[in-house]
Amino acid sequence: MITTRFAPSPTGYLHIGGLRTALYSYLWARKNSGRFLLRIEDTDLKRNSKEAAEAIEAAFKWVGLSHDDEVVYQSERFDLYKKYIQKLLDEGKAYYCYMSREELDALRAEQQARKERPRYDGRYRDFQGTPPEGISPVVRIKAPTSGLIEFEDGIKGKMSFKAEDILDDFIIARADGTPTYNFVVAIDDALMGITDIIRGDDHLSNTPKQIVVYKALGFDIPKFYHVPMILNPNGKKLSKRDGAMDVMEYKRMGYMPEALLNFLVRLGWSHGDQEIFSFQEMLELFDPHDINKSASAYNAEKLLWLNAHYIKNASYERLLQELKNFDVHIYDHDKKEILIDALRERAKTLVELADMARAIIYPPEKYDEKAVKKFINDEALEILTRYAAYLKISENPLHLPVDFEEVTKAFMKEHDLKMKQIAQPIRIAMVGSAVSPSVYDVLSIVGRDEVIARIEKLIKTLKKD
RNA sequence: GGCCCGUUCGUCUAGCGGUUAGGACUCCGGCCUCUCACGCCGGCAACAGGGGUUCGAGUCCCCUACGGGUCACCA
Repeated sequence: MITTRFAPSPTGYLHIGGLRTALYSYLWARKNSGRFLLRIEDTDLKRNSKEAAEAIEAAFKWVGLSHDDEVVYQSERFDLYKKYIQKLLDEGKAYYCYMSREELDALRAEQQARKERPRYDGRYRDFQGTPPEGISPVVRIKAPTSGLIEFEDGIKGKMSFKAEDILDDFIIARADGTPTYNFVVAIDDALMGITDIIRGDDHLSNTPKQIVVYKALGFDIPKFYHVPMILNPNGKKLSKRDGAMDVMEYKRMGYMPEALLNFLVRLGWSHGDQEIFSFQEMLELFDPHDINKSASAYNAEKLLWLNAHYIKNASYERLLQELKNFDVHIYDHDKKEILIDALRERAKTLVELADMARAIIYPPEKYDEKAVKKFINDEALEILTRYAAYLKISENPLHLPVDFEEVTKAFMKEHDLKMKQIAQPIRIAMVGSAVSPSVYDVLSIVGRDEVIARIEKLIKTLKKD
């Protein structure tokens, strides 16, 4: 069985880079009927880990991801880690190092002056004497000093590191007894039964260290997949300004979760020429082996395009529901389907959708000056006056767009008018600007009485000045 | 600086020794049209550079350049 995990440190929210690796891990586990676990890496700063986990779960919930089992907090597992530290100590695979921080810093400075790689020199590796007074020791693991550390990365291919180039006897327990990252990650991944580790490639150079831990403890080494980073549009590291903000911010900006997921799954991964992936298709087609080796840049336009696509294809019920989050409540509107169909082709975000809906269901508060200047003159006002009167006495029920089309055409014929002459004035009367969906749709949604009221309001307003 | 990873249109990518190097986003035309969109049709635009290997390289190998990651008692 395949088990994957998402293991963020508690920063307070989930950003899109994290969401992408979480998505990949999730898909790979679920595709294989495996398990997907969540672990909070809070060995150091353990202040907000509960809130952080809740924030992550809230984001997961919004996009539709779910993890198995209880959330694992590393801060609650210190006793467990201590046991393993002791075990290594007992077996002579780890040892106390009494070097002070000052000594270490001095050593590092010297090495750097000589342009060498800063590394621990192993001075306490085989220490037998009496330890110096007044120093609480750290625990270091005995890492191989020669030979190769190799593993097959599911994305990057065969990885090979020379032990002497990258390893030293790194610290597994601090002076205060708390364990360090590379140590606990390996232990937890092993104990939680993680078979496939999918994570950012900034962890690539941690992997040899973790392998040292696996080997020292006799654990099976899992498969690794190091996914390339997401870059900003300039090819630099993604910052908050570029989109590395809280995933929930996308919700506030009017993005559909399926658009965000589709965007992220395609960033660094592809399946032939396919652009649109339903959740089901992702599950069927995703394979981490197909992830690109190179980093990819965040492309806001494509996300927007995808979002527009998903809005266009969403059900009425769904859009009605989403609109509620933006304070547009039209469940009881008798023309809600016409309204939604009129707007869905035009909105790139739910925020836009909501704004456009409001522009139609509420009377205009002001009229766009340019539009008025361009399309409304005395003649247009005269036409509108007659049009309103015509609607008033019409025997047509004036319910659907076609009803309005019929009367309007009859009216145009009677007065020998062209569509262009009447459409823009009507539009301005209805929504206050020269841009809106089809006038017939708008008229139908607004409804006969309100249509007449809005025309009269426009005339009254413009006659004044 | 050491080590590691990477490099196909502006961007996301297809390609897995023989292609007019394909698709998508963006942009630019055109059509549709009551405006704006949507949609449809068309267009611009790429194999980082240099050496090999091969009858033949975007595809395989090497070097260079340029990006990125990482070198903590952070994670």
